[in-house]
Amino acid sequence: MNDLNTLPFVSNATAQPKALASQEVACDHCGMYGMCGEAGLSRDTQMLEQVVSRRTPLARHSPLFSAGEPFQYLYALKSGSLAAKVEDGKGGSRIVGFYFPGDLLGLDAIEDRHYHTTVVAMEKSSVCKLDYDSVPLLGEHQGSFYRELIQAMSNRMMFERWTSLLLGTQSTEQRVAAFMLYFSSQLKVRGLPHLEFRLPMTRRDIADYLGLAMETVSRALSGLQKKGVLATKGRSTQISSLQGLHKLAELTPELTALSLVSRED
Amino acid sequence: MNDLNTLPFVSNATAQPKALASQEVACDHCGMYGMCGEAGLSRDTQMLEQVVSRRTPLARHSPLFSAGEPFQYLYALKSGSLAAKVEDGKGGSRIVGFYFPGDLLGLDAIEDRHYHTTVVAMEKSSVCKLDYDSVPLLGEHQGSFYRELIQAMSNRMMFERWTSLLLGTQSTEQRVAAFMLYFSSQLKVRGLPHLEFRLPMTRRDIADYLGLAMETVSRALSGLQKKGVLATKGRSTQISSLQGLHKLAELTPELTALSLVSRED
DNA sequence: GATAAATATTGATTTAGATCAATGTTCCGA
DNA sequence: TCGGAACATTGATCTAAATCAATATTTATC
Repeated sequence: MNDLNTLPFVSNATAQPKALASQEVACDHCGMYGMCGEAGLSRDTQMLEQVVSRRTPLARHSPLFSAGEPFQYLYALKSGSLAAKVEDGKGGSRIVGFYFPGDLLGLDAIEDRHYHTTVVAMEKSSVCKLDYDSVPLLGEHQGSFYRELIQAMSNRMMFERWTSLLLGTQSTEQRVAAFMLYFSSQLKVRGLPHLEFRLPMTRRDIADYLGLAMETVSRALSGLQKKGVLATKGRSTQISSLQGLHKLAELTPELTALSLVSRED
Repeated sequence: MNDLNTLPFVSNATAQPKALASQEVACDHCGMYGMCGEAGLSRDTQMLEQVVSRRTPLARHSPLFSAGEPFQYLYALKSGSLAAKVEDGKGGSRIVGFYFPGDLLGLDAIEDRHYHTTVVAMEKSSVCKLDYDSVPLLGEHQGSFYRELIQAMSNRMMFERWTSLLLGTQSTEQRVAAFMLYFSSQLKVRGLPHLEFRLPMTRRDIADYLGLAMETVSRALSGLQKKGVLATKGRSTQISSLQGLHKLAELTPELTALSLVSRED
């Protein structure tokens, strides 16, 4: 009944790549590029160390910060993957964002001085952190850091707009197709295999992100499989037709561009 | 059949206040505060004029900028109200944000150097504009401007999160109730009557913002009226029970805070 | 102030997706 | 590698909201 077992990515399921967890994003592709020393920028190392601390490990399921905590640090994800959740008070939760290596976290907490989401690791991850109030210690360099931060925030706003359009206008199948394109593109821009991969998030996570029931996501994936654009077995995924996925997602040209390239490289 | 005619705000419907259009936001409540000269900050006027140009009028229905245009200016809304739309390609459109006096526009265009939405005036409005690339001309002042811009962007991200949670988790009645609370709070923080007002947007605008059909919004408003928490006749609106509206909106405590105070005053 | 056009309301019907429920599969720690 | 718990799939039913359709009201313009 299930011919998936003949597919290469299923036959050796135990040897699945844990791509995001196993390799770190290079500093020059990190949201804190410009802040950190290595990228050929000559900075006073001691000064820098007052601001950035590097590579804190984060175990699966453990929180980076929680909703309501006072804001102090911006974080950059170096490896692994994170999810930002908001509890709805009635046992359920909504995921308002997934984060992959190079992404910045905590941007929405700057103004209010409190975090608004609980961010947890979906797999073994590591982060660098930056003390936001110490940025002025960088003196003449602070301007260029602020400019880069503004760029990153602008980019994030654009992306969250994309999510919001998905929730407001697209059908279940369109949302799920768009989501797979989105995740695939996140892998691609990081130079990882993007047509055959393992999802770090559960069906429930996807459902909570797309504003759907878990069962509906499952059915949609089965539907996409029947249409021959992708195959899933649990979290193992193979995209067989990017073009077909795009057609089914029915994104506007502008949204398509966004879903393909969400970072500047 | 309709006892609304006995309500004060309906009996003299032609004399409705056009609150947002008729008064300008003061500069010290404007998103460009810190950029402009008046607020007691002494700045080189000539330098400033290279960066900010003031009070451009905008007629009803006319666009401030359109999706796809190259980005050059950030705008601050001085009076009136604007809507940011995205066309879905099939005749429909989604509204991704409403803007009221003091709000900044174009933040999501900085990174990409293109505007992503078409912003149109819902009523007679006026804006100031700022040439983003000229900010460095401000020399030593640029750092404080960037910091303020980051605050404004962080605040906006928080608010767009609110919208996104509304779309992802709330029912029709909850969305519409939350929307009315939102608009009311926007009036309140600007010192305008917030329990009896005229909506600048159509039912379709509200529907396109909340991801609902226009008819559904209309029915939801009738339902809220039947429950006695507000009364509407066309765009004239009277909120009779803020508390009742809050109960029906079923926002989490955190979301409630956001819907009540979306600016820092 | 009259008239046309735009906007809003209400009703009837359909449908996409939620919910309830049962079974099957994957995965992770011992 | 085993076994139990977490996760995923699939089916049946129900329901909220979309859609289709007709009418009423408001608003803008002459």
